[in-house]
Amino acid sequence: MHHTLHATCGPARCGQLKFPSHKTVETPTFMAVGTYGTVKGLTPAQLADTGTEIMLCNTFHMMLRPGEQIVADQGGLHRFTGWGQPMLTDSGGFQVFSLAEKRTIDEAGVTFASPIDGRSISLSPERAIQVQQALGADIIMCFDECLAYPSTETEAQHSMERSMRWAKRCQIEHSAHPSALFGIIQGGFSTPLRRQSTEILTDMDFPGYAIGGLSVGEPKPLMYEMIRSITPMMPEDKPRYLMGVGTPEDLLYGVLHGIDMFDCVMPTRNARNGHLFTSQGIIKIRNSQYKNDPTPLDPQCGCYTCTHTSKAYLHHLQKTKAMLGSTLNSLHNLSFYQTLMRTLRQHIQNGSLFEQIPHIAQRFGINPSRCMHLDKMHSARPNFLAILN
RNA sequence: GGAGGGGUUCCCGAGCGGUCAAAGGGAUCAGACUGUAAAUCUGACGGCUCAGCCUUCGUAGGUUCGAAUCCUACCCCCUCCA
Repeated sequence: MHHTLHATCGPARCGQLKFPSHKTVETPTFMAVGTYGTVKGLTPAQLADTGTEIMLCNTFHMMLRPGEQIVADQGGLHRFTGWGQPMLTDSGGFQVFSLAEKRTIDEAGVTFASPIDGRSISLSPERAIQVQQALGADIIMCFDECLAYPSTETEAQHSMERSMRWAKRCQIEHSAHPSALFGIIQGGFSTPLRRQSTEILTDMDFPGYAIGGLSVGEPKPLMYEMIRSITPMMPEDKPRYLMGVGTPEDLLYGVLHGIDMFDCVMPTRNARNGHLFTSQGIIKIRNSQYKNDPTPLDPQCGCYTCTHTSKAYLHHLQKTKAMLGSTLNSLHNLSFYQTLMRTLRQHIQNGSLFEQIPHIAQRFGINPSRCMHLDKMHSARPNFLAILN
């Protein structure tokens, strides 16, 4: 993987992720989450139609089912899933966090109870890398520990330091492999720890850097504060990946602070639950007010769902739990996210991002008061967007 | 015509003398969801002047301090035998 920057607009930047044997990914990019090797409800062709260029799978889940050896035997994730385009695997580090009650953790690694059959599963930095290599994604992630919120400074420090030691072990394990291994910045919600983590990883020289451990239940201003304090320290010539984030507003915020990559279950999971992102704001299509509404979900959206169906039909599909509802909803939400990303890229390229913020906010249903704030910030300091909220 | 079973809050369905405005589903209404244990989860769900009161368990009576639960009659439904 090779990363090239093409344009910047303040801290915001756009560029490309180039892969030896796959399509180039335009950044900033939103990666669709396909934990089990599928973005639920969508065929690879439909996924591509949403404008998605890179897909994420999860080491922990694929290791359990079908097992990395099977994926390897089937020619790796690209062939196995039929996606055939750039892929990233998460290391399983997040499961250390989300399966917290069912695991024990020590310096060697983590032992989980399998959510499938309860049997004991071990994951270590070395094992996480081996599994990811077998899965064969283009970008793989260090095995880290994602800290819960709230935590004490001491807990955050110990956890961060362990993640850094694990990052080194991952790097050593991965040394001879062609895929790109990204380091993950940790440090809870402590700015000094976050900065320290960034320095440690930068010294290790990874091909890309991720910010992990955010959006774990903390107040949004705190998450933004972390992004704001970390991004200026991250190497400019490497891709920056904000893990697990987020809402359209979060994406805008991240891009304005120089983030290149995002992933989040929100567009797909929420789609399945009938929670749709539109230019008019969030639409809960299950609500009775849409029962007899003939209008398209989002008149400003060009996706299949919005050009071929009505709110009344989507409401009906949701109420009857029809499979097609999940598909049409996911198609739309991902298209909506990708349209946002494309719009941001274009404005960065044109150098018009800041002046377009109110427009973008309006077009993508992002809280206008926050957008006004951004606009003011920009007018005051056109080239440095440091404070928000 | 004979024998048996049953009618419960929008629907299905538990309850079988008090702790029952009545379990559990479904439907309905609303909410949540941020590196997916999620096509999931949560709440509300007879009415009201709402820490109390009123009206509900086929209908009408009755027994009892007290009934959806027991008795009588009636009205419906289902199964089997003629």
